[in-house]
Amino acid sequence: MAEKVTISTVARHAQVSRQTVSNVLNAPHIVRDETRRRVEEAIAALGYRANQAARQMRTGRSRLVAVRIEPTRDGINGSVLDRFLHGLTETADAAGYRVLLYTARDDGHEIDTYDDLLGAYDLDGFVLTGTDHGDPRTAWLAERNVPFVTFGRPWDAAEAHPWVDVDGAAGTAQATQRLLDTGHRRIGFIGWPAGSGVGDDRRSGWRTVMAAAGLAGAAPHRETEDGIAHGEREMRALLAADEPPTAVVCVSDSLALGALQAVRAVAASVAVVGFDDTPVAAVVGLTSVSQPLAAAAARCFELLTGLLDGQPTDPHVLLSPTLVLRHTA
Amino acid sequence: MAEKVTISTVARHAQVSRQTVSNVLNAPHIVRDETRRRVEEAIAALGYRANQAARQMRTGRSRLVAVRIEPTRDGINGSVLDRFLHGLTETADAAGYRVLLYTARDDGHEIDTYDDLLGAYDLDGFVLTGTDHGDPRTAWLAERNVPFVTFGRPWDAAEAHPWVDVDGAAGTAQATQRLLDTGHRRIGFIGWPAGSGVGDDRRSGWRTVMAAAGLAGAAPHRETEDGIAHGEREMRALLAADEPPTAVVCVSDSLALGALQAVRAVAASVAVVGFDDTPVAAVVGLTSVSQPLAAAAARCFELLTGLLDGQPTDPHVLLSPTLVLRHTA
DNA sequence: CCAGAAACTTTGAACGATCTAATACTGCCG
DNA sequence: CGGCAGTATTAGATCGTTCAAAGTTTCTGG
Repeated sequence: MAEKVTISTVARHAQVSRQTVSNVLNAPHIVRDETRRRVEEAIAALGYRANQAARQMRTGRSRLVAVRIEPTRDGINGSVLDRFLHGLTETADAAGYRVLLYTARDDGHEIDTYDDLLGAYDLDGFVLTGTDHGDPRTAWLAERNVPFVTFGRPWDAAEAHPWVDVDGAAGTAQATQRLLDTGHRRIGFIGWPAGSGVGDDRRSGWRTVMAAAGLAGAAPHRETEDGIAHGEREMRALLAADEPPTAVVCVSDSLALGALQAVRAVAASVAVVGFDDTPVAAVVGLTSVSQPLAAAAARCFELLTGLLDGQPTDPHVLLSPTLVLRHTA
Repeated sequence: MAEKVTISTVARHAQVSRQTVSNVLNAPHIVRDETRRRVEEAIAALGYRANQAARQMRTGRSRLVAVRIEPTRDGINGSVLDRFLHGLTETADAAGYRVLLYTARDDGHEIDTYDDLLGAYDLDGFVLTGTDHGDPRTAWLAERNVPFVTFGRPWDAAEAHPWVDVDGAAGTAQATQRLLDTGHRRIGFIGWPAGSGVGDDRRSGWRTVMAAAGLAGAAPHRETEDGIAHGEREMRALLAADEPPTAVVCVSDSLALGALQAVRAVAASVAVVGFDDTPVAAVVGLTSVSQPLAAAAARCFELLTGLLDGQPTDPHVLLSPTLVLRHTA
């Protein structure tokens, strides 16, 4: 194996001192042109790479960002976070940062892991996903002045940290409007139990549009846990009503897929719209609201590096989703 | 913010020297019980965490493992790698290692990235996925004595590095046998073009079982690129034959889903089996061969740590997939 | 009670980078 | 031609840990 190339090797090769090489790397403008060129040639010739561990020990910066990876769930919604992760890794790579993964069973365990990661790897920052009311994680991080960005709004007004989110209400509003435009009048909603920030937000978009159209009376809704079976059950309940809806907006693709199964089982003709545009939706032909996940990841990363460099970036970003039309609506 | 806790802080607190604290952490048996207890209490009281950067600089070990994350593809097959990644992260976490992500456009770029990662972060090792014939990456790593494990066999006999793989042939054999057991005789196969290790392996399982049953003459097969549309087209071709198959085994869920669409379009009754047990298969009710991804990830990690510690672990692991029965077969 | 061995603990150097402070080199003006 | 800015470069200390070697205590047996 080749000899290890350190900053001293480069310095000797270019006939300058260590510090000059360091300057070429970190503050090129203070080095004379001719010297800089010579150093750069030596770096290229020797294939030198700055040792991150040594740099980190001195500067306290690791160029490492941590993201939690969730245990595999039903595989439908899991893909949303995975796509976000792909986007984040790509953006970070381009900026010379790396993404470190970690797992956690629950919020408490996650906080322990923060402690571990910060102590051991001197992480530059965290990207959190899936925030909810009274999230203990953001409080812990904020208290310790650890830079972090959340993908998901803080649902309590008190919290004021940088975040990126997708406007769920705008998404369901768009879906509902589309259904109105195509002639539907009785439009239902299958959502999650009240209390989850994301779920309530998405429901509000549908409700607002229906109310604005003067159709608040023709807007039945159901609440249930996520899952295909639950979606099917709630859809059957809606269909059993005196005046069943002719279209239904769902808070997730899982519920929408269940609803679709119920509709097909009774050979009814009801339009269905899902949320998240998961791969399954694409295959089944389910119309769904699509989140710009790659863009969201990129903005998250920008916000985080902004924090690190002390740049005053606009700390709140709300992105608009788009409606992907397929067969079901 | 609290004062930074170093090994010296702990040493002072426990009234011992730095080195003794270090010994408690790295070689507990050489420290007297009473002293060790005192040191451990100090560590707990102060919330000390060994600084990984400093340790790494001295030992050359970073407790970091790198895995490539692919750009999001069709979202169907992508989930396989994602599930593998989840499993790997969990296993690594449990062993005190962390997973670092990176992206790469192609094999050449990936090799550049190795260089970067090794130079900058002193990575302990790599886990590669999706090996193919004449993979340049394994050669590069082997040449430099970088520890690595592949998830996927080396398809060229010459290569001899540790690997973990799932027995694709056994999976398709199992699927084919099941179809034979349920009375099918004409069983087709839709696969990828010959030349890909994984694809050829999966096809061989089907072919072997058909030949053993004396049905080699009743085994039509087609070759095509992956994708739902391709699957549909090839299935239509099979159905158009004089004696169309009554069942078909597919090399992937994408192709199987396409095949399923073709079958339903002409209202035929043909059993379909996919491969990978993706979330879409579960939703659609597609019978599919399921890879034990979490187990595969765990074995990969074990092999890698075995390499790092110089333990002689059996370097080749072939896991058996299982057939998940649903509606389509 | 002491020598000698064994067990345990301490000290100083090193890993590879950056920071601080000191030194060498310019060019310009009186 | 000397001196003074101002810039470019160098030397030495430092981050937190582990390694190597030296030092100290404890134990055992005569």
